[in-house]
Parts: sequence; C-alpha cells; structure tokens
Amino acid sequence: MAKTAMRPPVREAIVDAAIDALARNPGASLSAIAERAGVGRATLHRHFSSRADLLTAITRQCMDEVDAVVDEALGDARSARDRLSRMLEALVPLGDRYHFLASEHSDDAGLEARHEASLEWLGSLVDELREEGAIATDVPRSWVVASIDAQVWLAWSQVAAGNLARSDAAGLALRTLLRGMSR
Amino acid sequence: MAKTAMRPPVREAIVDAAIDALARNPGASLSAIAERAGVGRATLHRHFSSRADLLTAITRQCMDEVDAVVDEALGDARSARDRLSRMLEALVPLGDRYHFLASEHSDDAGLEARHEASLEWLGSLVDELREEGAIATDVPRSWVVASIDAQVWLAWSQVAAGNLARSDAAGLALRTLLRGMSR
DNA sequence: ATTGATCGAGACACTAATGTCTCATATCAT
DNA sequence: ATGATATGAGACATTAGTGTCTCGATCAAT
Repeated sequence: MAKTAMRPPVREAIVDAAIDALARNPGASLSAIAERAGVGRATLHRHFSSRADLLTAITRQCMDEVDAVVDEALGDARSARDRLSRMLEALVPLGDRYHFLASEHSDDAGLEARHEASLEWLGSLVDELREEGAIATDVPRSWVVASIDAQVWLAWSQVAAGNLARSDAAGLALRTLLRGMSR
Repeated sequence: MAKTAMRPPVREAIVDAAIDALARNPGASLSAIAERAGVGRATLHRHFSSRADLLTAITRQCMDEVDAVVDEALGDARSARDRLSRMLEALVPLGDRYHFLASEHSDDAGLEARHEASLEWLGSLVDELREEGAIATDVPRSWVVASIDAQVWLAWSQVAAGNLARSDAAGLALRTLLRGMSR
C-alpha cells in the first residue's frame, strides 16, 4: 500500500502503456499492454471493450495531447519559422504519440477527418514557410510535410535510444529541416 | 496456362511478395503473402519451413541486393559526397527492401553482425563526408546515419504514394541530406 | 463494521495464424 | 507416352490472441 498514496488513474496508465508498447511494436498484445500498465487483462477489458476501442481511445488521446501542446506552444509565435520551431520543441518529447498518429490509420471516421485536418494544417504552415522564404519553392509540399513527420519521430527515437540529449533533439531536427529545405 | 510461358521462380516470387507485404504491414500473415505471390500457402511452406525461416531468407536476400547495388554504384566514385549521391540513387528504388533491413532485427547472429557492419560502413562514410567538409562537425554521427536511413525510406514511400516522380526522389533525398547536415 | 465499487486471477469459448500432412493435378524432361 | 517433380487445395492439430465471465480480495466512504 506504499504506492497507493496517489490514486492511480488506471485508465490513463493503460493508455500510456499502450502508446509506449505500440510505438515500439505495433502488434503488441493486450496482455503485454496490460502487464506493462501493471494491470490485469480483465481490467483492461473493463475500460476498453475491444482492441479497436482501445486504439481509438489512444488515437483520440494522442490527438488531444498533440493539439493541446501545439496550440500552447504556438501562442505568441510571429513568423511561420517561429511556429515550426516551437512546434518541434513541443512535439519531439511527444514523439511516440505523434508517431502513433502518423502510422496508425483509425477506422473511426471522425478521427480520420481530424488527422486529415492536422495534415492540412501542417501543409498550410509549409506554404507560409515558403512565403517567408524559409524553404525552397521547388520542394514538393508533401515532401516537406513528410519530412517534418519523419524528423519528429527521428529526433524522439534518437533520444529514446540514448544517442542524443533530450535538450538537443528538437534543435537538431529544426536545423536539419530548415537547412534541408532551404532554397 | 497463358502465363506459364516463362517459368516463374516461385521462391523469388514469394520473397518479393513478402518484402512488399511486410514493408506495408509488418504483421502480414503468411496467407496474405502467399496470395500476393500468387501461390498456395502449402507451397510457401515447402520453400520456407517457418515464418522465421522466411524472415531470415528475406533479410539475407535484401542484404545481398543492397550490397550488390551499392557496390556496383560505388565503383568509380571519387569523393565521399559522390559515394553518398550514388548510394542514394541506387538505394531509393530499393527503399522497401532497405527499410525492411532497418526495421527488422533478425535473430540470426550472422545477419545481425552483417547489419552492424553495414551501419559501421555507413558511419565511416559519414566520417569521410565530414573530412571533406560536406557536412557539419557538430552533428552527431548517429544522427546522420539515422537520417540517411530515414531519407531513403522517405523518398521511396513518397514515390510509392504517388507524391513524387521516381526520377526526382533520390536527388531530393540527397539535397535534403546534404543541406540538412551542412556546416 | 458495512456497503459498494474496483481490481487481479483465472476459467472458458472463439478466432486467426501457423505448421504438417495428404491427394489430385499440372508441368517438364526424356 | 512416361515418370519425376512441383504445385494447389484443403483437412488437421496446435498455438496465441481476444473477449466474456465468475469469484474472492482490496479499498474507500460511511
């Protein structure tokens, strides 16, 4: 009972464990997820009726976290370049969650639409970067969008692998992106 | 019987189908792979006794192809920058195979060692790029190596998604890499 | 202390994937 | 034509994952 000092919200523990496990192995079993969450498999099923249910819950959770963190980071950004920078700083620590969204296509129509909207938002950010002259005009929009995706995951995974200091990751990703796409 | 004009090497068809299927979905079933190869599931098992057997065969095949293609491309390259360029040109069309190697860690000790050797070779290429002044000295070696990995897959997947012309892919990846890592 | 809610453990049935086997058929060399 | 070889179809057992259920224990609030 030493660890019941703070009531652990079981549901969140499961979601966290699932994100963690699925980021590393998309085929992770529910048993493995429950175990990682320190919870019985039955308890997992009490909170999420099926695997699909868990998946959509996770997807929604990740979207909420990403949106909240990005919105907060974008508060007082003036330039598009600034927005990219702040976005990366905010997003790289959420790399596993972000990657989950990028790799998992939900069957829920609402979440799918939300994901499309996020990609479109990213696309418009790319357009603004171009207008500012921060990136070249002859690089396809989809290439830049995909590169941002890739850099967020790359930076996070390098940190997770111990190859990169957490504090350097976002800066390195930003630098790689801006220079890589420079005119 | 109209299509039996050329004897199809069944084994290669299975390997190709498996690489194709597993690049898109690492959890693809053997049934799905056999079907994609246009082959009965029993035939697959005649050539590969188990899933693990198929996996190692595929890994070996991918390594052979990648090595052969890279060796051939590197023939008359003078600078490290030249080698990177030629390597990308050669590797991007093999993006699915290359990505398979990067994402799948074989249980076979020999293949694992071979993979490590490839990564080490890539690392030494990065060192030479630095000596030539092609890339910055303050970017971690592991970051560059991981970025090359990521760019090859990114370029291939963008081509596969129809967002990018096959002929532009390697050039775009090279440009993104060299500028992204520039001093 | 009692009540009510939540949990862990485990039994159970169901499904999909895997690996083995058999048999009829098709292909190819001779 | 004939025989050796490889294939496709499918039956079969085994296994792992999934989803449902029950039971006893735990914990919090009263």
